[in-house]
Amino acid sequence: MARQPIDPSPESLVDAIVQTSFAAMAVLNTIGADNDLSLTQLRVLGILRDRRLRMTELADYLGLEKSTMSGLVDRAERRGLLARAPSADDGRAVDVFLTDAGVELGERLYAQVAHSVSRSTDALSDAEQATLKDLLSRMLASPVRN
Amino acid sequence: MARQPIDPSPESLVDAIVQTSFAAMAVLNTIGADNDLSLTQLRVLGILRDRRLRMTELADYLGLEKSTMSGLVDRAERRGLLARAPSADDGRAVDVFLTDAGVELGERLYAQVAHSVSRSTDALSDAEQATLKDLLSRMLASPVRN
DNA sequence: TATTGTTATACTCTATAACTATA
DNA sequence: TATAGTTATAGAGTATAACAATA
Repeated sequence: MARQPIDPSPESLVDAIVQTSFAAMAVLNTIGADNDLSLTQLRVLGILRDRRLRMTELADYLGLEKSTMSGLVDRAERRGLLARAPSADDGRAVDVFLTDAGVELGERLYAQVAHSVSRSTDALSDAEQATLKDLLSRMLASPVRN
Repeated sequence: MARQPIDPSPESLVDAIVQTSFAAMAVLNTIGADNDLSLTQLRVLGILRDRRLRMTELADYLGLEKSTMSGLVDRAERRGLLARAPSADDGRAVDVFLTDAGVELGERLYAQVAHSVSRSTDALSDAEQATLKDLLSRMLASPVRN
């Protein structure tokens, strides 16, 4: 596994990416935990931000089993963050979408994440930030596979 | 929460970082799962790669409670990946370190991660990869806080 | 028959609280 | 008293297998 130093000075690009990712996950995790949300629940808010999906589609986004989704959606629904509705075109399918409370919470937490991450990106000039965004975007365009 | 598109074209630098991080976590998760290791267990292999730490220190690295560490170390120890030993200078403390099997597995999985992530970074030229590493390193140097 | 979703079950991960042993 | 670690307990997250309903 990639080096996990206290004083982060990555030895390779791969290490830099992995360390950055763990740092980002730590931020998301903390902000989520402050609101009793797991990383996965937080991500559901991000995914459903501008979409209405079936259970199976949502599971595919997250890379989880459909049975796992049932539990996840149960708990989020119980908290009033999202809702289920029968699909219009398939009697077997169930749509999931955010409630107003879910949208509102997602936006609030996204602002916190942006603020937190900005503290790091502020170490870079505007031009460098633009470069970083471009490089990451191009990486994402050729998806990380296994 | 940050946008979580199927077709990833991040709208902002923050979204690019978050999406990259989820993609990296997906890779780590898959490679871990193929070897019955959680993300956290995988990370332990990375952290102990070149260190011997006390339980509390390891917990601090991971941002977990010490009671959580006991369970994680129990399971990894049972699998022969790491070992415990009483600390030399403090009768209360317990050191944790990788066994040969743990080192070997960590190296093998790291190679897989590097190979997988390379598929994405290969979309960038050598100069761009160097730039990306530099920018991420400088971000990491000013740690992401909450 | 195949697919969508839920339920039952089991295990890991995680935190909180209570405890033991050492400092 | 304070700190290091473990244990007990409870809840969330996850997968596998079996099931009901619909296609």
